[in-house]
Amino acid sequence: MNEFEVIEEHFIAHLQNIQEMSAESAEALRSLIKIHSYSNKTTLQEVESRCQTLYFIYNGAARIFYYKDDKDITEYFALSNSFIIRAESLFTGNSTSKGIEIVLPSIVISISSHPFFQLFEQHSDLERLFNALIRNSYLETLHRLEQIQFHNARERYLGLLNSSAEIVQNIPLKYIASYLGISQVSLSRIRSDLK
Amino acid sequence: MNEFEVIEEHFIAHLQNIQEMSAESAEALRSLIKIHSYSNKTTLQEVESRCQTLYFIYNGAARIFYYKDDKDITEYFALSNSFIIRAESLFTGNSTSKGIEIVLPSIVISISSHPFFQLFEQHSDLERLFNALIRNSYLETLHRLEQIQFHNARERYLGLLNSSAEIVQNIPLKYIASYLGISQVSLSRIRSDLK
DNA sequence: CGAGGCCTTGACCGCGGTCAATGCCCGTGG
DNA sequence: CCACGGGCATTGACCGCGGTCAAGGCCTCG
Repeated sequence: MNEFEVIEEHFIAHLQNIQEMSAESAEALRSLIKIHSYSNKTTLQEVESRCQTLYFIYNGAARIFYYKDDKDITEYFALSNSFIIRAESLFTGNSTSKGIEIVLPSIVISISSHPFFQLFEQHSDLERLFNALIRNSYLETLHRLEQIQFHNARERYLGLLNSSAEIVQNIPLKYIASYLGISQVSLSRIRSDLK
Repeated sequence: MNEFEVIEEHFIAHLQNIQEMSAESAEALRSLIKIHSYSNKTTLQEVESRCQTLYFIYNGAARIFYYKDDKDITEYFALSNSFIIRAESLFTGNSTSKGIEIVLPSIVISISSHPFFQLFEQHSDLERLFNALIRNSYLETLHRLEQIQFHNARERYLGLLNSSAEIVQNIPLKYIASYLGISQVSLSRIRSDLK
């Protein structure tokens, strides 16, 4: 097995854990997969584009971001073994003000959305899989809403540290700050208080 | 047609707008529907229960709420013509700390989740419908996260006024305050500033 | 070695929090 | 029918979290 095949295997196995699928479905999906390796700061998708690709961060990290009043805001981080999808564009077909950028050197699996959705006709387990992914993202977002609504800056930072120390270690502070909804200056102070 | 049948018709028509379904599917769904009328402050679902019912507010309003440090927090409002679902419990089967309460006299359609999910086997358009509902809720939550993360209290209140003046007119201030993530006292001040 | 990006730190201030007093509305019982 | 009590909203006093602005330190890269 070459390196790509190993990655593919891992990916398919990961999906099987979320929602079981038949060998044929896995095979069909496999035929759509593209694997790329990206260096830091690569733009995967420009802002103001349409989302037509699902990405899976095999390892590394990426973020969804946008500009609000010219400030760069991080909306979402995807770490190793997670999907990164601009749902609001994928569902509606509209273009979105959000972009996707690599923040750590990464190996990324891409799946083109149209062919993938086509597969749903023959492979309802793939449709189930997709819906399971969406449900998970939804729950994650609900949880995050709750976090941000009723926890102060310090608590949110500690929460992030707790759940994803990986982000905090390697990713520039400024990206983390806007993700937590606080200024980079405040985050710096919080961090120094903790030592 | 009696009153219940009129309500059913409206409901099915509303769903057809979201995701088309066959006459048979509509009929199957219709057989699961229960319609009730509730007065203000009725508890539809207790906190610490499992979610096994989808509710649709035909007219009126309800909220999802929970207790954080003994404070009553409103997580979500459903107004006329919208669903109210405790997704985190429905998806996982776990019980949830959240409850559902009527906040305006309401006519509510209930659908028991297990029989509904059973229908998916025969009626894939119902499964599609359900997934479309979830996607919509997800997008709404994403949007709300953005709102709350980067708008101050006044902007959030104005946003709500704009999108749902109905909430603001009729529902006690304290419920609205926690929904917006601010104190009832501050919301009162904001409101008086606007006049 | 100089420049630019990123993080830290100090000074300052405003938004929105809590606590408490008061006002207003409404349902209930004398 | 009025008096009282309870729930909700308003208002004032006060304060702390987290924001901005600006200066300074530290790395990295050309």
